[in-house]
Amino acid sequence: MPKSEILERESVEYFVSLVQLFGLPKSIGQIYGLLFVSKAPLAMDDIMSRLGISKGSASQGLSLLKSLGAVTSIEIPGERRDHYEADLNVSRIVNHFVENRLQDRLDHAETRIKSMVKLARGIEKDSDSDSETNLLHRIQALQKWQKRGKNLIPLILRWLKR
Amino acid sequence: MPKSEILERESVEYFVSLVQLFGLPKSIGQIYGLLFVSKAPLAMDDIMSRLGISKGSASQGLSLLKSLGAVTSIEIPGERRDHYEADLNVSRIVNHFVENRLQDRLDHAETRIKSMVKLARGIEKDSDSDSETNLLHRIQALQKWQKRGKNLIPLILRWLKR
DNA sequence: GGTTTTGTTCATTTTTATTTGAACAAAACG
DNA sequence: CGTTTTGTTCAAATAAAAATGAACAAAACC
Repeated sequence: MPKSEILERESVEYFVSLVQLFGLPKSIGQIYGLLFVSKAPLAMDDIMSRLGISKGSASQGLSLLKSLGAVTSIEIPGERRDHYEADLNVSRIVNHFVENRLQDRLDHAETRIKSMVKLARGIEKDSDSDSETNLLHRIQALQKWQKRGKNLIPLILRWLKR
Repeated sequence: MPKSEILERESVEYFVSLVQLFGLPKSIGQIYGLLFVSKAPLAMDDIMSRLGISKGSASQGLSLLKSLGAVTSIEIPGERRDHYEADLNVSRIVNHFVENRLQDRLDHAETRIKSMVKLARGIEKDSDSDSETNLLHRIQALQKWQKRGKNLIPLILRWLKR
């Protein structure tokens, strides 16, 4: 087996396990891994046949990767089909990922905690036992962690940029 | 519906979506969310009936949560059954999580990249075109990012501790 | 304008992950 | 001891996620 094929396989495996860590489908990692070691931009057909995946997977995978800024469409003169190229701007990819997949969840979580604090306050008023006060304290501690986590994200993003 | 029940439901939902973000099963979030707002430690029976989950889920979920340091077994005098309490030591939980779920993957990825660099060097020797050199550069850039990512983790862990 | 190529969408199928519950083991009780 | 309670394990069932491929749309070509 030629070295370039072995490298291709390793790259695919590498990115498959990377994307699985972030909860993305396997096909995303396969496509990116293939493009990452390809010396020229590839058409969808090439991707399908090289990886043995369906048209649907290839199309959806590419569109997600484009939306993350991880893959770019390249116009090739005299070629009809779109060609795709891997983009190695890691901080941009991570940025996109955070904005698309994380931000909403975090905002939602923040709202939810606020409502929990309110509820705990209400419970405290009704029954003024110690344990209920503890409950409020716990939820407020959680709220603090939530804020810390939220602050951590821009910190990481800035760090990735240098 | 009593306020404490609403709070319980919100807490469960909150932690379910949090654990799903980290790729852990829903039941883990349910159990932790329930214990988090419980004023007293709960027995497995209580957890099962409160959440409507099976014995198996409860047992497996609790054992994972204990392994993450997120839940502690409490001995209650005169009580036969084990009782469980949520632990809010976030940095410890994250630590456990990183050590158990991340470290191995990262080490594995590191080895894989090294082998990719070697392969790319081999390819470069055989065919000394520009594109192959680019390939090596790309993989080395990836290696740099991998190292950065690896360095980021202890940084985050330290930041969480204060 | 009609035909062919290319790419997208989405209902169905397949695969993977999680939950269930019954069988089992271990400890507590009398 | 034998019985009952409590907790674990794991094969099977169920639920959730991803991949497939056929039908469709959109653009390129002649």
